[in-house]
Amino acid sequence: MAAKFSTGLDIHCSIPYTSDTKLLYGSSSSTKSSRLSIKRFTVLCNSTSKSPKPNLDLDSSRKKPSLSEQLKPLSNTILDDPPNQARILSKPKSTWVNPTRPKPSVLSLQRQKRSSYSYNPQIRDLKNFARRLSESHFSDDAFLAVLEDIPHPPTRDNALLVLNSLRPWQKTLFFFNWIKTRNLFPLETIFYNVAMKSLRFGRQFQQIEELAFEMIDSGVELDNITYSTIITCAKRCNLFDKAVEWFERMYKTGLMPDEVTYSAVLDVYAQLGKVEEVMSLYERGRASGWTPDPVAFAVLAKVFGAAGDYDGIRFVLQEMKALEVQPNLVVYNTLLEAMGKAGKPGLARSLFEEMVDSGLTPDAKTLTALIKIYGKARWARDALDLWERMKSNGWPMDFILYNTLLSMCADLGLEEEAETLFHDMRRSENCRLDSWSYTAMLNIYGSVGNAEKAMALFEEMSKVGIELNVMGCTCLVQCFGRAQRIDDLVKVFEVSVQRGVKPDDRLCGCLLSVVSYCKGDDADKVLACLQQANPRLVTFVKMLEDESTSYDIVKEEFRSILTNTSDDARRPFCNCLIDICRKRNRAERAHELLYLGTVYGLYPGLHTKTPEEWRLNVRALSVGAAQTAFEEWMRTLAKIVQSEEPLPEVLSANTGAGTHKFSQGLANAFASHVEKFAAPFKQSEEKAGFFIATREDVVSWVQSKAAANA
DNA sequence: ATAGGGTTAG
Repeated sequence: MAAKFSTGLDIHCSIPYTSDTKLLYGSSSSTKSSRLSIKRFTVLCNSTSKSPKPNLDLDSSRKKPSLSEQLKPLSNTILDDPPNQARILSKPKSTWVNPTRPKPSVLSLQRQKRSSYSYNPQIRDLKNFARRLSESHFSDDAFLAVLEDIPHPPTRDNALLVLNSLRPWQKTLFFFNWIKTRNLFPLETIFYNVAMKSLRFGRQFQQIEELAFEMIDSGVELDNITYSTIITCAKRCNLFDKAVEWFERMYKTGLMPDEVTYSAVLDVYAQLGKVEEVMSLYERGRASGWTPDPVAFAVLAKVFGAAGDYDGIRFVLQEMKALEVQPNLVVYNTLLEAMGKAGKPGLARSLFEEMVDSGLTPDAKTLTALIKIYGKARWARDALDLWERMKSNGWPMDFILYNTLLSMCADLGLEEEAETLFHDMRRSENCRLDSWSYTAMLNIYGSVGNAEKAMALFEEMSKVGIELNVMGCTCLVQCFGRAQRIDDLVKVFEVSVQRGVKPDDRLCGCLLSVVSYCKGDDADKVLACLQQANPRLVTFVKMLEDESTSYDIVKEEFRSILTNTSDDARRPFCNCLIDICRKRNRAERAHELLYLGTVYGLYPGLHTKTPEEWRLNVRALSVGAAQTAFEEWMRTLAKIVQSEEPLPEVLSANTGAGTHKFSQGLANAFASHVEKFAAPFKQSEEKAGFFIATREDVVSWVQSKAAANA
């Protein structure tokens, strides 16, 4: 459990859930009628074979293009089969006409050779000269005058050396044009490449492209280094179309990419999240006889990590093993990150051990990835063990790792450890407390409910001039809400908004959760905050309270609100709204909302069935939502008993054991709710967080209740 | 940055 948002919202809001659009499907037929009936709201015992059809499309804009759409630009050009080799290669080679050759080549197996530098005895003078120029602030004229004082004649080699050492890009370009004007020697490819490198550093894609066209116009050859520089510059400027365009241009002029250019392009598609295209290029490369190097595998790992695709990650590992490519540190780091995104902490741990066993020393990025994974997984022992190992082995740390350790402490509720670390960081000379550090501490005080310390930290932040961000604000709202310090809550909210914090859906969810357990004036004060952040939500709360609001209106307005809410705040919203309904004596409305939430896919797997056991999974629900779901389930089970339909041997409810300090409330609240109904569910002794009843117990309970009502 | 590709934080 945990963590996408262990920060602000109540614990019932802090359980991560899939943001997949396919979860937002519901049964279209069941929502058409406006007539209310229990049966219509019951989605708990539906046959699993009837897969619901989508009737909501909250996220149509996020749909990915189809595979064929994605592959179109490539299939039109580089990914063609042999016939097009004729067009691609300017000088046809015998190999491509040879019908026995099975596959076209998409890349050159030979890397472009680099010309070797000859030692330049004037290197020191020229470098000093370049440094002086780089650090100066001359006008163009003054710059020109200084150039005339170059300590050694601007021969080819001397000019190249200076060009290579100049920055920023404006000066590089100025010097480049100066050599060009003097016309002392022909400007070879390497001069353009060096100039482009500087331009890329300044993210000047336009300028780079102009240089490239100049090369074409003046007949200077563009080589693999030129193309890879252009492509990576386009990538850094987020001009992905341009990156692909230049890659295709390269083939059209008859130049084969080598593996450096090729993996640069792989990364272009990786950054676009186009897994199929990356794989297509990869397969084509393999078919051409390419043995990808660790850089290519890092790109592959990244793309699968971004997609959270565990099968893809396994594929990368298998390929490297089969091709006997030893992963390097970057590949391991990328794979570890990917394992985290795919939700595989155990595999990340064993991969890390494998990495250490292979003799590699983890760096700060490795450790950051792993600490983050353990924190999100609530693996306290592994996190603390790793922390110890870091210290005893003297493994490298940096400020991101320090802050990640703080966040991990927040995820695990390790207040003391965090305070010690925070204190160490405060005194340390090679790391400074920044807004991440403060926010992590606010997160901890928010989740353990330490309002005094949270307030002190908030005041310290104002004093040392560290701005409170939206997450810090959310943590404080949560903290002061729980402590019933509503005036402090309002103050923090107002100050934050004044200082430019833009409330997001999580902050709104947090305010909404405070509303759910506040009364009278306090609730109104919090609603007034929410009014500034999300007025529609406030209107909706008022609608829910108003008995005369029809179901159809609730349904439409709720759908519309959810559509405009970010994925990870939708369920928290629904949970809080259900709680509000229950608190305000609108129990049937709570059932309606739970039903709608289920239909809209906010509670996947709420009810699961095997032949032996039916289970109600309420771990992702707030107390009120869990109570509502339980009541709904009991109604359904009663109907099943009365109509003498079959039931499984075991019926169970899972509230979760509560590994986090604040998550124990659900099991307790559920237990007392079960008691209130005198329902035959017993808290399991061997399985923490489970409530279990046998079929016989349930049947006789339903029958005795029916008899009592008769 | 010494002519080109890949990895860290709510």
